[in-house]
Amino acid sequence: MNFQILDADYFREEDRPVVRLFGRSDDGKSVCCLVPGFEPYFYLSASGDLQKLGQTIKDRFDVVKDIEVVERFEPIGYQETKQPMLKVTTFDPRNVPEIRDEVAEMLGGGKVYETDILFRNRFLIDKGFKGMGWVSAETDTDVSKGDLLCDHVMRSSELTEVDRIANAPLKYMAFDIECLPHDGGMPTPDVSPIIMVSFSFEPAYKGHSTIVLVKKEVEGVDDDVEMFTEEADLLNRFFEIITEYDPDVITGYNINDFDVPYIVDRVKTLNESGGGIRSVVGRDSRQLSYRKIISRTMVSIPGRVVVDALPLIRQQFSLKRYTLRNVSKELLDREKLDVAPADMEEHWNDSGEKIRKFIDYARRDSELALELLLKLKLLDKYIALSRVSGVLLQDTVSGGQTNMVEHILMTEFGKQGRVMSTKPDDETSAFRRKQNENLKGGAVLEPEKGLHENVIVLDYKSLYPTIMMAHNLCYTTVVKPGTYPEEDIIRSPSKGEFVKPDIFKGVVPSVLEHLLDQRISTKQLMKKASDEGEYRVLDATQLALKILLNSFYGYSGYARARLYSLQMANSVTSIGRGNIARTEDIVCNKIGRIILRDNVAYLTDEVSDSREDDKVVKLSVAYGDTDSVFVHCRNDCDEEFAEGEFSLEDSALVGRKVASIVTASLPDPMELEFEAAAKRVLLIAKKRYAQWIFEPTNDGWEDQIKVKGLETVRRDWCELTSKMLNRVLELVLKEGDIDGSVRHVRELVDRVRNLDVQKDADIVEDLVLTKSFSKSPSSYKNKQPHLTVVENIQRRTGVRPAIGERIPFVITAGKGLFVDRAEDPEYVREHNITLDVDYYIQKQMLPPVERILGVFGVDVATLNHDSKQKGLFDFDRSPEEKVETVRRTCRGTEASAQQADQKTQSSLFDF
DNA sequence: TGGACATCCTAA
DNA sequence: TTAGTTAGGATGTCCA
Repeated sequence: MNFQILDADYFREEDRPVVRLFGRSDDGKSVCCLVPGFEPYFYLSASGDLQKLGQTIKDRFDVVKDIEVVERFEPIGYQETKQPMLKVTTFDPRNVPEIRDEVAEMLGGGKVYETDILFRNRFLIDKGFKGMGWVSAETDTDVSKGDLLCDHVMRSSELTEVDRIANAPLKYMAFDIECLPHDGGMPTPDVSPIIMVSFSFEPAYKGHSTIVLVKKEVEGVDDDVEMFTEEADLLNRFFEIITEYDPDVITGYNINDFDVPYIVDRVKTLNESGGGIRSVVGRDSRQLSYRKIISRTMVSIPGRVVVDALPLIRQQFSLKRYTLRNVSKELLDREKLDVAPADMEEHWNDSGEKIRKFIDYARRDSELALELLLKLKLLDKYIALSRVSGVLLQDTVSGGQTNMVEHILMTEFGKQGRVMSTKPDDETSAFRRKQNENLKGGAVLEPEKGLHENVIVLDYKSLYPTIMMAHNLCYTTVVKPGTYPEEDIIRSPSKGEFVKPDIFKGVVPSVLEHLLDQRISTKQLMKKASDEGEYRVLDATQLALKILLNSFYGYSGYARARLYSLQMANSVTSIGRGNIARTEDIVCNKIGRIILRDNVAYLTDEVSDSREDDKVVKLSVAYGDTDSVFVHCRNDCDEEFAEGEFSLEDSALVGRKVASIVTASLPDPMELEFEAAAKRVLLIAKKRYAQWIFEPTNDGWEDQIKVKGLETVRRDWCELTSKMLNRVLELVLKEGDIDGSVRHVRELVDRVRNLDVQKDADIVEDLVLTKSFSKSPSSYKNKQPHLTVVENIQRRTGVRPAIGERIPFVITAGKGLFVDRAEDPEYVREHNITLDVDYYIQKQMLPPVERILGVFGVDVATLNHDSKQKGLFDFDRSPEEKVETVRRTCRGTEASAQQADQKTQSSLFDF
C-alpha cells in the first residue's frame, strides 16, 4: 500500500523502539505503519585507544547496546582523511541524551556528535524518507490496532520510497471556541466556561460542512447545531467529532496561543471536579497538550498536523493588523460577523435572535479560518518545503529555516561519512553573536538621486548561492588561512581560504547545485503541466527550492546553528561586494556605450564603421543594492533620449547585451540577468525609490509602479500618506505631472486642515497609524506612541494586548509630547475626541511628499495650503516665482539640471 | 540645540 | 528540539 508521510514518532515495545509512520493512502484511508528494528546511536571522537575506551563505556552504561569503531570526517573544516570515531548504539532513544553528558566528560579533549537528533528524524534521514513523501509498505502482516485510530494499521520493516508528485486526498478541519468571560474581560479557564465550539470541514463530515456545539438549549436552529446542558458533554463531543472525522490537518485562527491551551486548561479544571473528559484528538490515545517555550506555545497532535493560520498569514502577508476581522476583509474580501466581547454575555443569555446571531458568529470564525488556509493555499509552500527538505510537515509549518537546512545537510553528511555537530550551548551562541559583529553584508551603491528615464534593471540570479557554488565555499572546504599552498586554495576578499573543488568539492556547493538543477527542471515541467493541480504543486516546489537555496547563507552566519562559519559567511558577502563593484565598472567603463543597429546591440569595438541610423546609448549605473544594478541609458551627449527615441525593445536589447557581457566575465553558475526596463525611476535615497517598470512577458510587456522603502509600503505610516503618495508617484512617473501632484497635495492638506469629522469620515479612517508592540513594556527605554495606547487599553479594560500585536493609534489634539497624545482610535470615535490635524499635516503628509517633490524644487510652503488663509501661498503664482522654482531645480542635482535643459522635460517644471 | 540613541520597518 | 543574515532611512526621545 502506498501512502504519504504526514507524521512520524516512535513508541516502546518490549523495551525496543518502534517507529510509527502516519499518513494517508492514495485511496483516502488514514494509515499507520509500524517499523521495528531501527536503533538509536551517536558518535564520539577521542584520542588514544578507542577500542579500550569503547569497552569502558560499555561496561559503565548498561543502556549501551553496541559500540563500534568507525571512520568519519569531523563536521567543520577540510580534512584529507577520515579519522576513527566510536559509534555508540543504545537500546532506547532516550538513553542518548541520558548518557551523553557523562560520556562527554569521560573523553577529556574528545567530543560527542549527533547526540541531539530526534529519533524520528534520525530514522527519516537514515532511511531516506521525506516529510510528505510517498512510501510503499507491505500490508500482509496482520496487526492489532491497539490504541491507534487509523483506518489501516500495518507493520513493515521493508518500506520503499515512491516517486509521486500529487498529494493524497487530505482532510482539513478548522475549529474555534467561544468562552463566556466574567464581565467583558478576558476569559480565564479556571472560571470561564467554554460555551460554544464551531467546526468547519473539507471535505464535509457526514454531509455537514460546519457544525456548532452549544452549551444551551436554543430553538429554531439548523440541524448542524448540537446542544448540551453540560460543558463536559460538549467537550467530550468535541473530541469525539475530531477522532471520528479523522482530519490530517487541524487549523484555526490563533489556536496555538488561545484555543488549544484554553481547552487543555479548561479540561483540567473540569476533571479536577470529576468532569471525566478524555481529550483524545490525535491518532493514538494521548490526550491533548501543549508546551510553552518562552512566550510561544507549541502544539502537536500525534499523526496529524496542527496549522495555526495566524502565524502563516503574518509571515506571508504584510498587513496593518492581523485580527481575523481585518485579515478576512483584506485577503478574502469577507466580513467577519461580529459580537463585541462586551455584548457576549447579553447575546448568550438571549433566547431569540441574539443567541442565534452569536451561533452564526461562532460558525463564521471556523469557516473563515478554513477558507484562509484553503483559498490562500497557505499549506502548498510548506508541503513543498517538506518534500524538498525531507522535514516533517509539522516542523516546516512551525519551525524555521534552520530545521530544513540542518536536515538537508545532515542527510548529505551522512552519505559522505561526516558527523554532524550538536547544537551550540548558550555560551557558544553568545560568543558567536559577538563574533558576528565582524560579519559584513551586501554593498549598497549611492543612488544618483532624482528622476531618471530609461533605466534598465539587471540583477544577479540567486547571487549568494551561486557565489558559494562558484567558489566552493563550504564548511567542508574551509581551511585555516596560510596552511595550504596558494595553488590549492580560493581566497575571498575577506581573506577566507577554501580548498579548490578538484581537491574536495564542498557539500554545500553540491547541495545548492542539486537544488538549483531541481528548480530549473521543475520550471520546465511547469511549462508542460496540463492540469491545474499539478501546476500548483510544481509552482510551490520551485518556490520552496528558491527559499531553500537562499537559506544557506543566512544559516552559515547564524549563531545557534549546528554548523557555523564566520569565515564562510564573510567570504560570501565579500565576494558579493566585489562583484557588484566590478559590475558597475564593467557597465560604466569597460562597456560604456552600446550601439543599436538594425535591432542588434553592439559594443563600440564590435562595429568598425559608423552609420547614420546608429543609436548610441551611453550607460551609467544610477543605483545598486547587493545583487542589482540600475543602468541609466542616455544619448551620446549625456542627455535623456527624446520622447519615443528609446523604446522598451531598445532597453531589452541593451539590457540583454550588457547582462551577457558581464555574465561571460563571471565564474559559472553566476549570472547577471536583464529583469526589466523602467521608463522612469525616482531615486530618493538608499533602499528608497519608485519605478514605472515594464517587465517582459511572453507577448509584450507588463507595466506597474513599483515602490521600495517609501512610506507607501511602510505600515507605520497612515493610509492617508500612502494614498496621497501613491497618487503623486503615479502622476510624476507616468504623466510627469508635477503641477497635478502639487494640486493634489494642496487639496488634501486643505481638507485635512479643515477636517469635518462628519463629512470627511473616510479621511478620519485613513489617519490611523499602526506600530508593532514588540517587547515587554518594561524593556522600552523611550516612550512610544503605541505603548501609550497599550497602557490606556490595559487601564480601561484590564486586558493588555499581546506582545507581537500591531497596535492602531491616532494622534489627538493637545499640548505636550506627541507620544502622550496617542490614543486608541476606537476610544477616540466613541468619545468624539479631536485629532491633531497639524500633526498629520506637518509630520505625516508634508515630509514624505516633500522628499519626492523636492526633487523638482517644490518646497513645503508651496504644498502647505490653507484655503481659509488666502493670498500668501496661493497656487497661481506670479511668473517671477515660477522662474525661481525652475532655477532652484536646475541648481539641484546634476541629473535634474540636465533634465531641465531639455525641451521634452520642460513640462515637468511648468507650474 | 544638536547629537546619541532607541525604535520601527523595510531592501536585499 | 523548537528564531537565517546585514544595511539603512526616518522619526522622536533623552540628555548634555
